Amino acid sequence: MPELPEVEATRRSLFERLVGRRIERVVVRERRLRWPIPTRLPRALTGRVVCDLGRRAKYLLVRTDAGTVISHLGMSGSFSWADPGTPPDVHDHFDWIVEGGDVLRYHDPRRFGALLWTSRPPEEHRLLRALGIEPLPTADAAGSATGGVDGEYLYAKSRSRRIPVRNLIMDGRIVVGVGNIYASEACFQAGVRPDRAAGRISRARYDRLADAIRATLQSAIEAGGTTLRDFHDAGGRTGEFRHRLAVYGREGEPCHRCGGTVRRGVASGRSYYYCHGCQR
DNA sequence: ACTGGCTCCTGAGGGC
DNA sequence: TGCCCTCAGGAGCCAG
Repeated sequence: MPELPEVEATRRSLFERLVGRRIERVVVRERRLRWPIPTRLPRALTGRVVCDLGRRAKYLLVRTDAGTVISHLGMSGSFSWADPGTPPDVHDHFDWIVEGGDVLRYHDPRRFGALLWTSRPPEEHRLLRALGIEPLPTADAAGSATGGVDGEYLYAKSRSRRIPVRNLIMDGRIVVGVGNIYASEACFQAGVRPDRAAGRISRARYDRLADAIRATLQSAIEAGGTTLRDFHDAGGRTGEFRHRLAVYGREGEPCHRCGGTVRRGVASGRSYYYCHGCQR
């Protein structure tokens, strides 16, 4: 489920209540996530103070004074604050009891999420090492915005690639954070057909696509993400970007721009949506 | 090196 | 009501 905006919504909703606090106890009810929760994690995390809560791609990075928890929400993961004593749901796989008694609870029916521990710099972890660039500019040491995806970069990465452009922008080794929803949305906003071969798209059109990726993700973050079914942030708030989706999930409905019919295609086993009239 | 396909897992929704 | 099928926001891994 969660793409970058949903992970960012989760990060922001957790930040104030988690950073600066000590983890008093860790309860693991189900270790079998995407990878088993390391047996050493509870002991490593217990007693540690959370010093920062960051994000790289769709990974949440819970930094402590002794190491970092690397967490991924997979397709169906979410965090929420529970009142102490609230009985867990079947799919509530672990709790962190924070000093003062707050319970941070992880829920994940499909168990595609992950909870890992590293005592080394997390960017050196094998899951993060080979990741592509962040799509949105980030603040540098001096506080000014730097980086983010641009047309020049996508154009260079796409030369001689025959995959659909949608798959290119969803490839985390190139640019991270763009999932199935926002890939369709960004292609629509840029007027690019998602199934067009990545290597046959001009530099000018990649400029538009990069702009569309940044704009789409940014406004989705501002809307708290997209809730299709059950996503919510740690404060229980759903993402309102669903009401702003131009094409995703709208097969057969009219295009808001040209009035044509939104179509659905399938590539790599997953649906994408586009307007035949607006996208070339 | 690229590419597409499979895989993990539960639950919701549609057709009959 | 129930049963069976398809599909769902990710992404690592593998064979060709």
